[in-house]
Amino acid sequence: MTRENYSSCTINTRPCFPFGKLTAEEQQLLDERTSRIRYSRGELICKAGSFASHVMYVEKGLVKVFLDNGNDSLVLKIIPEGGLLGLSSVSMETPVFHYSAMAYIDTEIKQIDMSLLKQLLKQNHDFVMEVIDILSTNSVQINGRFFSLTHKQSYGRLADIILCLADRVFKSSDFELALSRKELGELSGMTPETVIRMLKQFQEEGLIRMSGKTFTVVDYDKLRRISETG
Amino acid sequence: MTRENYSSCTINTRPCFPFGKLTAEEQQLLDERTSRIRYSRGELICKAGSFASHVMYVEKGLVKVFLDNGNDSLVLKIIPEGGLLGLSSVSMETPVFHYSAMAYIDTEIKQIDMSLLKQLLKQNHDFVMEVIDILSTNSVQINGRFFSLTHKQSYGRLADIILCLADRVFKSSDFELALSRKELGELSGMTPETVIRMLKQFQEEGLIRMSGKTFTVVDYDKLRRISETG
DNA sequence: TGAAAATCATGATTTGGATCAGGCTTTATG
DNA sequence: CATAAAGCCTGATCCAAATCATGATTTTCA
Repeated sequence: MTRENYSSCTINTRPCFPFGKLTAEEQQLLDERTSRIRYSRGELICKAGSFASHVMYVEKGLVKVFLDNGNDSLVLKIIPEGGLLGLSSVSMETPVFHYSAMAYIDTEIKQIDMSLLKQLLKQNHDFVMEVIDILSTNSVQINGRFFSLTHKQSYGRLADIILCLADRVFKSSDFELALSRKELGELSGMTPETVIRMLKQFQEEGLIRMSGKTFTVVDYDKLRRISETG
Repeated sequence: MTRENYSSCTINTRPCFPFGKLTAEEQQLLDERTSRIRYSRGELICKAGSFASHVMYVEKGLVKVFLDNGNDSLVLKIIPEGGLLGLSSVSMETPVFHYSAMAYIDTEIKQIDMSLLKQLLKQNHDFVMEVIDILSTNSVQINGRFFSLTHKQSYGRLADIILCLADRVFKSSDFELALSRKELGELSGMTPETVIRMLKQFQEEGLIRMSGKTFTVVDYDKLRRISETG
């Protein structure tokens, strides 16, 4: 039996552009009713509970999707270029966002009218199945993260995140990390102090190299093993 | 600002019978293609990764939905009578279950053919929206649980579960608990020993009363406060 | 460009719960 | 019905990671 390795990785690899399923006509309609907005690092894109008049498509940038209760915050997922935000509100009569979202770096958003989306769901069945699939894959992803954050210890969770950043976000073993230690801590469910200590140790053990904001993954295999053993 | 109290409660209050949206004709078709199965306490109903030929409707009983990696197990949600199991696989070309499920108590399942379900999604738009809504509410629920299990301490998590059992599962402040301490521990993310100690303390503080398998919630308000303050 | 704020880093201390070990009680089962 | 197995309970010990405290460094922006 192979052992499932649930990861606290936050990024869905599934390409997430359901609009390919639309007819040319529908796509044009969509374009006409779409507007673009730019957010700069740290800006709030949407707030849990607020009215979701639009679904957001991330054209460029990196977005953090999270819950918070005033004291603590839980990052549910991060959305890179090509991801959607707010889709899970489409079935509500009065759609409100189920989570908050913030720009990690400067970000460009395409706002897609929610009522148009609903209409498209009515008339295009392929589009429907695509949306259902996005919602499902999304849950699966978050559930995996759920498992990781509750059952692995910090060592493994941090390894998860580093692998996730290298493999899925920056797609290179070598990248400039825009995130602070605090933000890394939020992602891996620990305090900034612990992040710092563990990163240092990873470096001493030759798993990664850091200098300033530049990160390099040196030993993928060992990192993976740490991710697996928790 | 009101403070959101995410709960590790595992039960969705949303009524979850999407088949009400079907026409009489469609319902009949569904009935013809449906079979019933009984599971007894502890039996595995489905296994993560196995082929999902059917969606399961829980007619009677109580089901645990969980992930496990061979060592640890994470309860995602519990499904009472009237809940669905495996719906999130409906969009997959070759549907497989995304999680495992087990009967907490003797349980009756109605198996609904997956391909028929897909066909119904094609022809009935109200049904589609219902399915999307079930998937979304479900995520919201699990995300709340995610927050609670990662950010509250055991005190609050156990309070959550007790309230959940009273309010949503047994719908009474007084109930026979079929679950073992170990199972309660899985639900609230702690060891059986800790569950026992905390239950004892709850009892000493007059929040609950226990005798054998009978549980009584005595002080709702205090329990809620504990749930809120973590 | 210079002061305030945020971030990074490190050490010392504390702590919530896990783990371990043992005995007692209820429930299965040959 | 006996005995094994599972579940319940309590106490002692341990440990991962949070918290607290304090500087050094970098970033921000008035």
